[in-house]
Amino acid sequence: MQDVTAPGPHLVRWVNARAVLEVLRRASGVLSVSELMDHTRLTRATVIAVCEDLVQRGWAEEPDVPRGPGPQKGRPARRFAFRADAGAVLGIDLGVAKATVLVADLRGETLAQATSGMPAEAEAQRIDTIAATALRALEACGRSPRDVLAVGAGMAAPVDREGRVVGGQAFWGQFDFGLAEALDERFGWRVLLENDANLAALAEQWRGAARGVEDVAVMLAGERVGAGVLESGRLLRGHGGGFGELAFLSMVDGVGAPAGIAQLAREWGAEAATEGGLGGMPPEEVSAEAVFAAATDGDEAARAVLDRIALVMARVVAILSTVFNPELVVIGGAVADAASRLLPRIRAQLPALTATPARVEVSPLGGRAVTLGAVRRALDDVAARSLEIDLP
Amino acid sequence: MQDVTAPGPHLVRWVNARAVLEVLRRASGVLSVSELMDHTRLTRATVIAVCEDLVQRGWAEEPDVPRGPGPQKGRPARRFAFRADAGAVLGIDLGVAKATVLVADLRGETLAQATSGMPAEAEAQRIDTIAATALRALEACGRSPRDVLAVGAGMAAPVDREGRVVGGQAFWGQFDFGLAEALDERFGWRVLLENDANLAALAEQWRGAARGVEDVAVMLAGERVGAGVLESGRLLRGHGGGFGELAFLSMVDGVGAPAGIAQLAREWGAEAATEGGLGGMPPEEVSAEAVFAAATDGDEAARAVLDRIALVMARVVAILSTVFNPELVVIGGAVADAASRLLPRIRAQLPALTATPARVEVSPLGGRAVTLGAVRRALDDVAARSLEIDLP
DNA sequence: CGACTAAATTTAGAGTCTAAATTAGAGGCT
DNA sequence: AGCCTCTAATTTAGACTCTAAATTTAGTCG
Repeated sequence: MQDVTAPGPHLVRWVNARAVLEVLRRASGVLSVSELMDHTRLTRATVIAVCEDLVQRGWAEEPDVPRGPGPQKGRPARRFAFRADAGAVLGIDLGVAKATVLVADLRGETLAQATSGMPAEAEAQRIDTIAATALRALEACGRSPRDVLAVGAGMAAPVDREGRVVGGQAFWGQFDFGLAEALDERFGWRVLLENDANLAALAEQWRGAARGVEDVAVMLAGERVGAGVLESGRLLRGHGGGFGELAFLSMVDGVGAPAGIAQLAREWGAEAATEGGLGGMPPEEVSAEAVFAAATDGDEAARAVLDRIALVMARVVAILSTVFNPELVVIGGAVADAASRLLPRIRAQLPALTATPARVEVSPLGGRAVTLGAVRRALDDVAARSLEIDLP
Repeated sequence: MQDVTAPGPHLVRWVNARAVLEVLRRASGVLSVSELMDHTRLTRATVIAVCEDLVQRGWAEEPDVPRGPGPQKGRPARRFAFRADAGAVLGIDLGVAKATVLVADLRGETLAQATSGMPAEAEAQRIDTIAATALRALEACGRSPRDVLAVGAGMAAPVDREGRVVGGQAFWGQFDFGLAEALDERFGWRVLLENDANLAALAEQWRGAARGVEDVAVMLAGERVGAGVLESGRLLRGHGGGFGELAFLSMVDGVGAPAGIAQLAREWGAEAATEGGLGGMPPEEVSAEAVFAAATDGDEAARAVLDRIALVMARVVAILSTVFNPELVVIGGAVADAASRLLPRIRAQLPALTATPARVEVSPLGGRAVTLGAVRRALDDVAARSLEIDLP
């Protein structure tokens, strides 16, 4: 039998402060006390008390009357605003060959960005590179490392709910190079490690194709295929962070290995080239972009390759539709624009492949999905801890 | 921007009452006020006030001093207990050919059970049969229909979060025969419709193989194969209630249609019989039980059938392991004892089929999983609404 | 019968909220 | 200038809730 937490007399204040802060956070600008009252169902007295609390703690500010234009009636309203600049968060995309760091304010607006190539060698050096990149980005927007309230970081490996890279297999071990501990030690940063497809899902829900959708599967389909799944708006991770892995596709059907769009385009494009298609391009030089370009120019062989890819993707989308029964499947990753050309064909195939076809969209976020999702993850963490955080 | 709810001054009391009630509910018997204080971190004064509230409302009782044996020091403690008999819940398994109704008290102890064959014809008649069965079960334990605080009901169809059977396809339409509305109208019962595999998952988590496990996939593998998935202890439903559907297996690999263990045993058993196996049994007479019995007797052909079935099940378990990454996969359904004979073979196959093999167990609940899960579902609903319910 | 003990009850005090009454600031009108 | 109107801020009174400390109570034990 487990204990149930119990509240002190401050619980009510805590709840109300949270509610007010949440309303302020979501509002784009200043809100008058009366507006706050409408949104929270609290009394004026309470709202004012809470707001003054929040100002005290640094979460809100009361801008000095830059009042709206035109004539106004009545006593001027006190107005409060969320201090989006009270701190900052970092979103990091830990790619295989490079790392990208995004700095955002507490409303999620991007302040700066920095990218570095990643040496594949020593771990210590990788960490140094990432730290340096983060510092560069912070400097670019005039923020101090002490402003950072949370850091989201995404990598192409399963990560469990505690942020551990769970390499049962030794293969994943290389991904766990102690980044979280290192950044905590150096800067005192709270680092939230996450699978990249999961972050992409958060990003789509936040600012992408899945706004307002509660049940969605996001498929990163660039080089490898991986999926992030939201159910009832919640991210699913599974016991070891492997929720949404599609590796089983490799032992299934004609799908082959869980290869992404880019990889398939290269592979099958090269095949087509050896057989004389693609304008006789040398097979070794075939790139994904080249195949798509050729298809646009009307090359028959290239179009055939696209058809094959579309069928594969349709099958993957069908499986996602069936197993997770989402309202929407988003195709994302670095190849989003290519994917949008496959979209009509995928949609056409889908009803034949599943009894519960989801809506299918292509991500409007392109390659930014993972960093944005990392920012979102960090912001969620900050929001959840707001009233426990001592602002710098 | 959405409103955030705000509390009145009663919030604290509400939270505390909830906490105390929860502790009482989980305790097996009486608890002294001091014990309650330990578990809730509340003051004695508060605990007593809350308990008297709860007694007033009918949720708790203060039994008159059937004090423990042996010598005791100090003033006798006031002791309170959850009133498990303050109401009742119903758990219904709506099978294709029969309906089973379970009556349970508010702690989930079974009070009575009744089963009826189901006429496949008119819907009105089906509802009558179910209602009659429920009344029979209630009568058997001396409960009135007015005692019923919630009804859980499971059927082999996708059901969304609002309890609607979502037949995009006409096929599912037949499952939605207005049971919830009818029972509400006749008895004022709150009916919670749910997919049967989902209920099985709840049952396993409650009293089955998945106690204490947060991430689990439960596979009903009797006639058809369906799965219920819990992630972080929460049931996953998806947009239309179809989460965990495995229909895609039909277009995959050598798995064939999503047939269950019993169906495969009959089918392949009959094949084996035509080829002279199974001691020359007439193919039409081959039943699943016969195949299993023959295998136990050492029949080679029957054993071969079992091997084939084990391989199929191993593949399904592997896919569940990969996609949902649970800590545990439970094989349930009416064929649980048969499944336990397949278990070693399934476990042996698994590591070769997935990178994230889950633990595999066979359900100890047998055919009772769905009704038990339905009871659990109803109890959860009651627990969530406790303080809003007016007890009869 | 009194001492001991654990628990119940009482009392005092501090937060929090709402609701109603009062006061404050700005503009408009005569 | 003086008064009116309007909206919002502030003040005041009252009601809950909780905790903590002091006091009383109901048993057991010697």
